[in-house]
Amino acid sequence: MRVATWNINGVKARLENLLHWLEEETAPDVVCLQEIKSVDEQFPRMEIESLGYHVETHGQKGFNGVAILSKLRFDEATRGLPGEESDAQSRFIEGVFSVDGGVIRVVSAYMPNGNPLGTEKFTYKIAWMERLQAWAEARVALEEPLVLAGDYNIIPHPIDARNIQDWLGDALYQPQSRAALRRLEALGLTECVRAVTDAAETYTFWDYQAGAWQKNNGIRIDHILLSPEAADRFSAASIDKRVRAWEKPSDHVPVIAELDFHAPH
DNA sequence: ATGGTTGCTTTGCAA
Repeated sequence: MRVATWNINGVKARLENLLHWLEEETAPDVVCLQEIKSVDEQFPRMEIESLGYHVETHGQKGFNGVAILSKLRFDEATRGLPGEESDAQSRFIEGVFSVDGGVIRVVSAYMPNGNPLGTEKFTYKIAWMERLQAWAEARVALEEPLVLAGDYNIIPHPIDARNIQDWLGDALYQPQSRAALRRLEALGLTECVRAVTDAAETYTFWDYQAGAWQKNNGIRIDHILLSPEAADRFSAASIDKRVRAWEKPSDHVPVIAELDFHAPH
């Protein structure tokens, strides 16, 4: 099973791009999308279903919004991160799929950006990550395969930015933000890309502004974390930076993990 | 060099 996460930055603006990517021979079995910027009713469901994907969305008007596309049929789909009933932002959807030997859970999450510092946006970012931690603790306790994929809006280490000095005052690189990711990993979750390489310049985001792509001024903020039961079946990870050079690209590119799970017979 | 670009809710906001 190939699982990908991709912040699409507007699914309606990016539909041609997305369909072309899904039509490739290497297209993933499960695709976690973030920033669909669409209500569920306007999500281009039929175009994607016609390529053999099942579709579950958790959108909202104008911004945020997440979705999971899957060649496997959903056993369940759950919307929203528990722990704060008043939170109206659509940032979390969990799908459950039957595979050989049991089930696998896959989450598409769009973690808050948190900028600028010193505002309620940063407070919300940290509080959201604390809610995610509580959720993840309960899920890890199930001892099931779990894929926690998304735009974390966190730069883990200095090597994950071309110019880390540029990010010292940014919410994506604050000690509290980095600690939130470290605490998830401390539960026993494996971060796929760093599990297979310590190479630099493994970026997943290049700003539209100031020629960031042309200068390779990128950062690595999109991640796939695996529970131990999923990590046992993990064989490879990659970043598909080709799509950043396509016409009308998202500012993010897909991260992909290979897992040795198969549809039940 | 406090700029630059993109998508949506548009003449502002979020990223």
